[in-house]
Amino acid sequence: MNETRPKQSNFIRDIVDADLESGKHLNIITRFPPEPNGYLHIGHAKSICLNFDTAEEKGGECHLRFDDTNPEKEEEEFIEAIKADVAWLGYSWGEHLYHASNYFDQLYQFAVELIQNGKAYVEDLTAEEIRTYRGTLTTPGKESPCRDRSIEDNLDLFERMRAGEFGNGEHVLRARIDMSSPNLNMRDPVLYRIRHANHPMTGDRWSIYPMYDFTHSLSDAIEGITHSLCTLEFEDHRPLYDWCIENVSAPSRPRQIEFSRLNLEYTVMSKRLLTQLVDQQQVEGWDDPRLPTLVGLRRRGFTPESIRLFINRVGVTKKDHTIQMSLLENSAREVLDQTTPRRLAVLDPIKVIIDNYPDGQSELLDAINHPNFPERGSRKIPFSKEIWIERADFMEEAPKKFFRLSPGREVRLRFAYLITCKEITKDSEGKIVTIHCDHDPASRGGNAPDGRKVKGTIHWVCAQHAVEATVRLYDRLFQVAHPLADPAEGFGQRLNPDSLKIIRNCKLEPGLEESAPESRFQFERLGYFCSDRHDHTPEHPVFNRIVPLRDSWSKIEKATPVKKK
RNA sequence: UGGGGUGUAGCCAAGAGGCCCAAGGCACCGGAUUUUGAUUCCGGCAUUCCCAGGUUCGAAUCCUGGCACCCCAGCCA
Repeated sequence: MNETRPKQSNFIRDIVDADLESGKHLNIITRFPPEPNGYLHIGHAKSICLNFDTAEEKGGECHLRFDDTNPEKEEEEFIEAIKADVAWLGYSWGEHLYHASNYFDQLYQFAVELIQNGKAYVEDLTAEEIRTYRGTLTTPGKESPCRDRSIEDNLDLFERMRAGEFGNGEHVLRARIDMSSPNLNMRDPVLYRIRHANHPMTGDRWSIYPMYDFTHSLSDAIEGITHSLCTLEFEDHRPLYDWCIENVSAPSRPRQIEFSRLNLEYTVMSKRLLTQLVDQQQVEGWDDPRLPTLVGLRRRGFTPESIRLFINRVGVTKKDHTIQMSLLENSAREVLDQTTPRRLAVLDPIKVIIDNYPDGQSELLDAINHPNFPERGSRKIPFSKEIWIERADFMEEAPKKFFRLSPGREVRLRFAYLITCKEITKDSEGKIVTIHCDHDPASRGGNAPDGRKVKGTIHWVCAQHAVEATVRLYDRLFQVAHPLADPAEGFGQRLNPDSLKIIRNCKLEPGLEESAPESRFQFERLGYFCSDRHDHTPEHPVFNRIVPLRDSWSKIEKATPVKKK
């Protein structure tokens, strides 16, 4: 696709380039460090693309490292799901798959080193007391009575913490930095806590687990990460990140650089909120196509290319931002337009009978697979006396600009004939049941020999050969662009009740039912659709709408003064 | 009343003293082509860069002072 186009530059690439040029680094190493406590979403995709692309462009490497230091929240299921998502997005970590838990022994030694140098101590205070001692944003903290414990005692206590002699919460290892620092992270932060829990990777080998700041900085150093890219909320942690590395015999000195996280309108990106939506069954699981999770977007039908294109268009800066859905949708359309074969499908069918077409006759018509790429061939589609067309393509009293079917008007059936509406039949309630038309037998293929111009072209499916299908139409998850704008109201109230519409008796062009799950098509004049990767079968075809086509008619329609019903 | 950040069009985003009466994308508005009211194609869309002063021949870019918004008081990451 446009992947050959150079990636948009950003301030991080500039830093990396400068470090290469100055000789500070000969090789660039980055990392994507997810915690396996949930599924990845499109915000993570930003980090994944940034880390992998930056490294790759510079001929370096990018590690996939699970930040698995909190066994109570982390699960094997998430580890596997994350690996699958990163791979699906198109990135490979090669040999470089790591877990922070791989370094637990080494990390323990670093902690001992800190204690030996009088830079860490074992705390007796309770969590509650530690919080009180920490002070507030505007007032300094107070030093713990344990702060000046002897090195020997600290070493002994820490060893016993490791040995499992104490219960959860009885002790903690703290860095000895500065209780009056204006940066709360530097007020003797906790480095290790006691947690008698089973870890997905290390089982019950450990009863103490290192905290994020200590683990992350030193894991980066151990792996020789040159540029440790993270989101803005860690900016305050950078002094601690540096402190850990500087006060221990760390093998390298990575540099942390922060960028702003991705926000998207009409959805939420926090793992906590997504988990809540899933747990409360507001959606049908982590891969619900309405969710911004990678598995959700995948199931909806988005391609990895379109997500990468989108991420590239978003850019990387330190400014808080919320991207409009249209940017994502357009990125999808751009890829899908080029790659997707065209097919005919009628979602809201109404019957058309071609009165002057011979009873019992049917024929096969040529339909091109992609009008802009004739080399992709064509297929044969059946046509006979009765066909389905879209209900919205007929209007009993139509405005002048309505180029579709209406009494007395002529329209083109795509790839087939010109037809003229002769009469309509209605049921007792006045609802249109059948439309009767005549066709021009000389217009086979769609053009009349006399060269008369017919402005409108509509899609259709032969009634006799139509394949019945379920189609799911998705819309934005929330009714408001910024669901979290006013936390006073619960965000659950703002869910869009019409985010999912299931249509059951759609008529598809034959053949579509045979497509493999996760096959994408453009249903002409409607949008891009993808066969559901779980539910689609030849017996019961199920298609998800990825994104509708751009629709300038709806704009005209809205702008035109309203007719009677 | 603490610390750390950020402010360029509706949404993103280039820009690092003169080439800026400010790239590019999305959105939007025209118009051309079209057997998808799609695609494609052309054209339009900030005399102005949060505000106010200042420095300079010259400032979005430098200085000073404001203002607005975001993050931080987990033994989460």
